[in-house]
Amino acid sequence: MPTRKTDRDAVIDAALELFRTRGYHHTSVAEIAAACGLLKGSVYHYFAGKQEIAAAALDRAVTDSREKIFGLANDPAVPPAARLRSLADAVERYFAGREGGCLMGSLALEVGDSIPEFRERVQRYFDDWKAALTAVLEGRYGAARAGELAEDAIARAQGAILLMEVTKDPAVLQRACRDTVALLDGVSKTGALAAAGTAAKDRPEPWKQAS
Amino acid sequence: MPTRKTDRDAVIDAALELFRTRGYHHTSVAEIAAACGLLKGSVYHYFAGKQEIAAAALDRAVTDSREKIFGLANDPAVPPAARLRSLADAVERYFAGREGGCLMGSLALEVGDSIPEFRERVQRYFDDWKAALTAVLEGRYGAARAGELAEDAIARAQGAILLMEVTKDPAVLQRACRDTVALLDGVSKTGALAAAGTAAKDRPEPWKQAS
Amino acid sequence: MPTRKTDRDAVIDAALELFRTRGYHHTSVAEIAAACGLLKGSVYHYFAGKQEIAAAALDRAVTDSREKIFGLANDPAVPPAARLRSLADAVERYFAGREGGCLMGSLALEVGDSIPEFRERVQRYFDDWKAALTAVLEGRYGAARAGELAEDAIARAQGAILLMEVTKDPAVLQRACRDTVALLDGVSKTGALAAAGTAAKDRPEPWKQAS
Amino acid sequence: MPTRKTDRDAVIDAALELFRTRGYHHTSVAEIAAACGLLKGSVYHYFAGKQEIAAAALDRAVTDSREKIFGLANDPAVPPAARLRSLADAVERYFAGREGGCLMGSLALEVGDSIPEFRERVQRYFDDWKAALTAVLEGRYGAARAGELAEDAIARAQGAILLMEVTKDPAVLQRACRDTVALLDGVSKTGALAAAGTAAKDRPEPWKQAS
DNA sequence: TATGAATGAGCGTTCATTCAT
DNA sequence: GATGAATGAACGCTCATTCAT
Repeated sequence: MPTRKTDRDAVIDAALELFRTRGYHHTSVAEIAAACGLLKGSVYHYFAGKQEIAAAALDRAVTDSREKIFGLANDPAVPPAARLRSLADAVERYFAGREGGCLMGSLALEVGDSIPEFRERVQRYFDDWKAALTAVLEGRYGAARAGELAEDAIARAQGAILLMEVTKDPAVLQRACRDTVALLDGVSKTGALAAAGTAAKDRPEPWKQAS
Repeated sequence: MPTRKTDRDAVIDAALELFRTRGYHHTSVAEIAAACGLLKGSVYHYFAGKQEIAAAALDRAVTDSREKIFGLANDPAVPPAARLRSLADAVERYFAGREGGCLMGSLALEVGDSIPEFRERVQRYFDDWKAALTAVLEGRYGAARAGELAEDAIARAQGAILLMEVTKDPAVLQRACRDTVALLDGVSKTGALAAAGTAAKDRPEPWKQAS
Repeated sequence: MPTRKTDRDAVIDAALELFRTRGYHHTSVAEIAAACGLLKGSVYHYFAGKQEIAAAALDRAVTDSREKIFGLANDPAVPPAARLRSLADAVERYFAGREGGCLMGSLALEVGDSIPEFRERVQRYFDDWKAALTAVLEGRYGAARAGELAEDAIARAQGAILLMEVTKDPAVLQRACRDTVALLDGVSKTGALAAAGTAAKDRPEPWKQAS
Repeated sequence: MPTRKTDRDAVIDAALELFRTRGYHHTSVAEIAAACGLLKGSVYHYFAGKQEIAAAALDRAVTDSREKIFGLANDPAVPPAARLRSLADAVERYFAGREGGCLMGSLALEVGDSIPEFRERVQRYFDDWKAALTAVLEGRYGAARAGELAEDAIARAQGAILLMEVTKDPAVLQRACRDTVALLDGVSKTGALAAAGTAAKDRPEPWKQAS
């Protein structure tokens, strides 16, 4: 068993955290290096440049979230509602107290389209998230509507994370997660993100529901 | 009868657009100056520094959105549902096709807490938005629940704008606006952001309300 | 009359001298700046980058040599032999005592083809030189042979300048210039760079020609 | 039966080629190492530093040219004219098609005097060349004049190599070599570099001359 | 012997800012 | 009020060199 965490990983870790909390352009290579006990120049032993560091950080984030969050939605042995719950819990737990928002959201906004290598990875991340949500929702809503609901849930969560930057209040994110879970609640249906866009008649009357 | 746009205003306009699309740290004073036909040095006649430019741009955004968007919610002569609709329409119209996201959202994520002058203004913006939505919703949902619904709607819209950076698909934002409008829909009930996660008892029974 | 020599010119002067004596890659922008009393960053007020400085230096060298050296060959009022003499004298005088060789030769060898902007200018310089020599020689040798003789004379002069770097002995350059002048010598005939390589028969019998 | 090329030799080969084509300051130790399949650090097992690599490369070039080129001039069994021809042929063959010029010429110009270890070796190279040419020429021209003619021929060849960098035309070098050979041509006379301004007939038979 | 990690100085460049004109 | 020159710190990056393994 090799020593866990190579130096390269340490650089990625530090970069991930700094990019997430301070943004890409406002984080210098020297800061990343200092954050893992290296000098500026040494970082270039592992990475060809700042962009490559960020690309590796995004890759790491994609992989991690796939393994630790979105993977939870794929176990066919677990009923969809439970899978959805653990997925939502994971999201809430991951972001609720965290300062600095979401790497993917931040870089999506900050760097936008200007660096294709980034965009591609951010897209993969959101695709993963959508796929996970769709997987648990399509049993009840059908693939198309489930996809929409997934997108809506992701938007709401991302927006909540963004608002937390300003309000420092995790309640918005918590409600977002709760409402998402409610999409597969008991008899339920309806719920938060569910309803709109669904013909009234195929919606169970919501007022009968408990939360 | 406003006096013709001064140079100062031109700087703010240019800065607003550049900060929005390229981020604060990735926009140089020289670029701002060039964008309004000035030289770098001249900008410093109007502003003490880059931060002051950004603060003014944020002020402008707060004022503008207050006048052109959130103000729509305040006319007591118009029924709440109509006011909500025009508010949601304004949001959708403003952001739907636009590249580069939302200044406030971008700066909130990019600069985060590091510059209090920014944070304060971003907060004011979101407070305005929340107040506008709450104003039209509280008739049906009560102040407390209306406030939550307002936050949820804002989160979802902001998240949709963020996702649009990646997906280039305005549908998520459109659904978000539609669902928000649905909060005061006729017989309505439920409604996108409304239902899930709210204890039945502390929610004004929505189905009894008229718009 | 404006103050001779703007700062931009001072940068070019300093760069010309440094590039000539120390080479392009071994000369730093900071050194150029220091040589004219500026800081590194200030140089970028005048030039977009190091390459542009060098391009301007090469332009200057092309212009200067055109005006001060090769121009001497173009006065139709002066007999060719005298024009050739003053041209050769100018070359000898310019390079004889000088340390550091010839900017054009140095950059041609050091940067070679890798920077087209440089190559183009170096080529123009040698073309000018060749044109000047050809102009005075073609009366006696015909255009084609005059062009060859011009190239040969240039090669020999450049090589002599190069050797001077090592030997510190101006004699080789002096002989090169003398032999070039001899190409149009009185009764003259052939000589130095002229003769060899041309079959006697296809050579206009030089001793019969008038200048 | 030389021992198979050692790694040290491989480094020298790679360095020679890189210094010649890209210049000393523009060639990094890492590039040299990569060019012979080593890692940067490993090079320092064979050489104390970059300067030592270059010194070894220059030594190699001196030795090689002595053996393969200038040596041709020393065989007393061969008549001078033939020796001169093979010498000139070797020079032409070696440089005619070659991109990147002559190591010695390049370093002479680029590094100039700043590194005495280099200068010394470059000087040795040119001395060898001069000695070789002088050896074959002194029979006809006498030692002193032969030395001058040798220098002139070297200058012209070096200049031609330099010009080839710009013109890509080997003709100038070819003429230079041809003219050099002509210095010992049959009835001789003329002779490119030989005569300088002196028509065959009005030249005292050179082989009678003293300096 | 060979490696790869690390260093630290320096490079070309950018940029917010100042200031004399 | 507007300019353009100048600054100086910082940035991303390169590189010759060292050294433990």
